Amino acid sequence: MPRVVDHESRKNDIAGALWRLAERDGIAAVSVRNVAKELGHSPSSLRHYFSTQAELMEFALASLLDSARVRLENRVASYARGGDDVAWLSELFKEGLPLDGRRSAEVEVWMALHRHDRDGGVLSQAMGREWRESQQLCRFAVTSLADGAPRADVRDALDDRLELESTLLHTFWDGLTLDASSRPSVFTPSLIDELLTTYLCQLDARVRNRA
Amino acid sequence: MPRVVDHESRKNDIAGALWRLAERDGIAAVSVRNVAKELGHSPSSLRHYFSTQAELMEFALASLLDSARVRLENRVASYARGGDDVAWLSELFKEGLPLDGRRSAEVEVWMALHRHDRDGGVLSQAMGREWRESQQLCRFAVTSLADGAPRADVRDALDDRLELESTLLHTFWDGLTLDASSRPSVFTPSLIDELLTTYLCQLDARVRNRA
DNA sequence: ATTTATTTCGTACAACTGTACTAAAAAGAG
DNA sequence: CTCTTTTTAGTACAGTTGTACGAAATAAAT
Repeated sequence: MPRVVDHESRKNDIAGALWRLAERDGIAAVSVRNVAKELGHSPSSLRHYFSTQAELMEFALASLLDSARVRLENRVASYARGGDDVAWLSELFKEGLPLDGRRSAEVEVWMALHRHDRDGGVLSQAMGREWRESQQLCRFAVTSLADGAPRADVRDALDDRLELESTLLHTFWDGLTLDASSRPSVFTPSLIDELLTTYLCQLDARVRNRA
Repeated sequence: MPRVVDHESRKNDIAGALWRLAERDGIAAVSVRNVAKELGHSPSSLRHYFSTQAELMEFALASLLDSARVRLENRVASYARGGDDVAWLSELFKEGLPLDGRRSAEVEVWMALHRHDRDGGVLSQAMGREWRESQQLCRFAVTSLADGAPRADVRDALDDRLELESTLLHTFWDGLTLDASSRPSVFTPSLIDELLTTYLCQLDARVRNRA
């Protein structure tokens, strides 16, 4: 038998090199050749694990969205009833905002992907799933404020009033992500915190104790 | 003297061909050669009016932002005191949303430009100006609801409370633009109208008669 | 009609891109 | 050590891109 390498971990190495490159030189610099150079290998060796560039991008995108989802889910799992919900939710939503180099790169990719969202391909499906999961997170937040604890059925749409509030929050969150990414000089961490906290307080005032 | 052509109108023709191409084939298809083909001329003739691709893009972007600004300003100029402010403002903000082919192309470009926002170049400055003008529009809306008529000094920041409300509205508007552009199947015109109207009503309830 | 400056075009070059094909290197099994 | 299969590397091709250069076409002025 010949030399055998762990395909899965090798693919992860390649995806890691891709995102390192994207973070340093911008997404426009992501080409098969540049990723190979970043990894220190020849372009042909990449082709042994990803036969086409689209396959590479799909895998790398999936791993990016996965890591972001895991971060968010871990935070959600640590929810404790009875605390300051507005402050806690503020930290939760900040987890998805571009507040350091790594998350800035994530958001840059997220924004770039939005443009390809209409082609119906694998990338489009992944973005659709991302949107639905974010919507569930917003339902989690809205029901937490409304009931004092999150509901378990956030996978399905809520009643009209709370579902609308969830979509409003989601839209606001997307806008905050966009502005924080593209205008960091205006949207400082303290302004981001102020905006997020204010919105959640106003939302809390609208929905609390009316379930 | 040789044949003379109006340079300014020729440049506008070229910019028009560029946006026609971007709307039909996507921004990625915008290259010097493709714009020339769209116009029916040779690539070299473009170079006679724009010596570099960056010059072409800067001019085309400026003309795009100008036309959008004119549309918005015309609407603002037609404001009449005493009507249904929420409904009127809703139509105003919808003017900037991707509700037809042309505005969808505009928003697609607007989103693409956000990624280059950190390079400090001419494009970055144009986007900075765009953000400031949008912020003024949000101050216009907030003061209209608060006072029953827009204030004249929207060029400067308002007091803390209303400035924060303006930035919140701006952020929400940006998010709505993003989502409407990238998820048209979810963000139908009727949902967009519902979200916008709801947000403006909530804003109205917060700021009205408290100036 | 000739001159002349402006506007267009054709060609060409160097740098990229994704991908295909073939040869070399590497390492476990016999 | 030898074989064999996986993994890497090298080379090459066709396509794209921005840009440069020089020659043709054009139309107004004389």
